[in-house]
Amino acid sequence: MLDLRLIRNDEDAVRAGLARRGEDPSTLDRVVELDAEHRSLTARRDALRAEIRTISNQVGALFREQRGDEAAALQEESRALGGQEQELDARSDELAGEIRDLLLRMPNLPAAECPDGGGEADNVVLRVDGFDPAAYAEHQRVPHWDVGAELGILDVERAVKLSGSMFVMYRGAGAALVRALCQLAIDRNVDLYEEVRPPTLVRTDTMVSTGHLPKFVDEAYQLERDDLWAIPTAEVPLTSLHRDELLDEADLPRRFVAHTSCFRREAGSAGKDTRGLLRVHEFDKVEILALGTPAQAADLHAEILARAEGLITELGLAHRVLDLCTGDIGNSAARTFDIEVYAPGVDQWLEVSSVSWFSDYQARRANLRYRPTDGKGTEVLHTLNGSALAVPRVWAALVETHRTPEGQVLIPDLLRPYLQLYLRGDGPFR
RNA sequence: GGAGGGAUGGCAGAGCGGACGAAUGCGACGGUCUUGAAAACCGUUGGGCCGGCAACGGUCCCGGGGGUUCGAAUCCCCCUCCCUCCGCCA
Repeated sequence: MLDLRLIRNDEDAVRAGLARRGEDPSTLDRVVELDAEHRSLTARRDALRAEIRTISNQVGALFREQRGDEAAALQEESRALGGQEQELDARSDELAGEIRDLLLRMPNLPAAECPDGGGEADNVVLRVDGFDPAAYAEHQRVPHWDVGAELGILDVERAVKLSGSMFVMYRGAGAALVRALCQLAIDRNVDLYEEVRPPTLVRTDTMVSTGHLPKFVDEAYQLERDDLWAIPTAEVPLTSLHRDELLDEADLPRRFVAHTSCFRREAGSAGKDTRGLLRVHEFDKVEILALGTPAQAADLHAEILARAEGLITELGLAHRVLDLCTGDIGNSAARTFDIEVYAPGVDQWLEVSSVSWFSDYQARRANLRYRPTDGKGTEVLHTLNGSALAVPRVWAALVETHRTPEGQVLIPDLLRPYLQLYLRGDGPFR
């Protein structure tokens, strides 16, 4: 949520930021208009309240002095003011609600460094690592759904029987590989990041805090009966972990790592990338997230990116890092780096992590504040996060990249300790 | 799910129609004392919104929402959450 005071004090900057995203400025116009009306209304209401308070105190004093019979005129006066006050108050509440509804649907402003652009095509490729199209052999050009079926480690057909299309089921060594990837990703981050196992069903407020609601209702699974939502990412519960709290600057930054199931309706993407593991409704992901001061944000952003990218590198996966342009960054983000792995079997770049800096956008929605060590008052935090490892696409790229001429999957060194039970004999893994 | 009891500042805990943003204690911070520390003593110690360069002023906040009243932390209604007992359950 944008800061209403920023809109008031520097409307031009907000307007420019929204324009860089290609946003229709009419919402901003409306907010500015409603805000002016709201403020003049509350000022009048507060003045009335002050009068009522003064009168009531006078009435109280009369009663205390046993002169209650002299209070009738004052009581009548106050009653009349009360009527006006209620009217103004009701209208003021109404306006405040309208303003909030609009603000909740407005996107974050892009960071100054965020490259301009209208869409995916304008994203800037910062670097490509380990990618040489000519270096891939024929045995690596097999899509993971075929590798998976052949080795009995991925059973898409039966998953569809159980849950419908875009659900998958890992079996045997394939299921173990999911578990191994998640544990690896957690183990690699617990040095700095506190391990958390949060709920995956959350209240509406929790979804609103990260920006997943109200704008993206259609993307989320809702349990209407219980008024709960299935989280699309651990970002949702982790961002709200300190919601409505006032932290001490000395305790910042706070860092968390969480492995959860993630649920996505993928409403807008019917028919797109539906094969195999490219796009699924339910998947495992290890997320890392940080809360910090504005001054800490840049370092934290770099740190999260380095950790996510480092893991991909060590898994031996070709990948590239994109600096998303203003036309492609997510609604809540100010700046985002995407990590895409190259999957040779399907010959596609697959997004495996969006490492985002949300400035104070989510923190304002979640009411995440801190008390500066030297300064006075309170400040709004910054939030940042990224996937340390998103299972399905990494699983796919790994199985395709490390497929041997014999059709087995060669497990990279750092995963081997987690897969000891599956590395004996001539099973699917080697 | 049933029956009771609760929700007040960082924490504990009073207040139960008027002078209450709220006693008191603890904690924290600053000071006096001390070579230093502890103890003791003195003082400070919430947040939101609006106006103001600021000092400051106005208003709101005692779980949330509504109501009664000239006036609500205090009375009434609804909701949420927590605790105890019973039932059920992994």
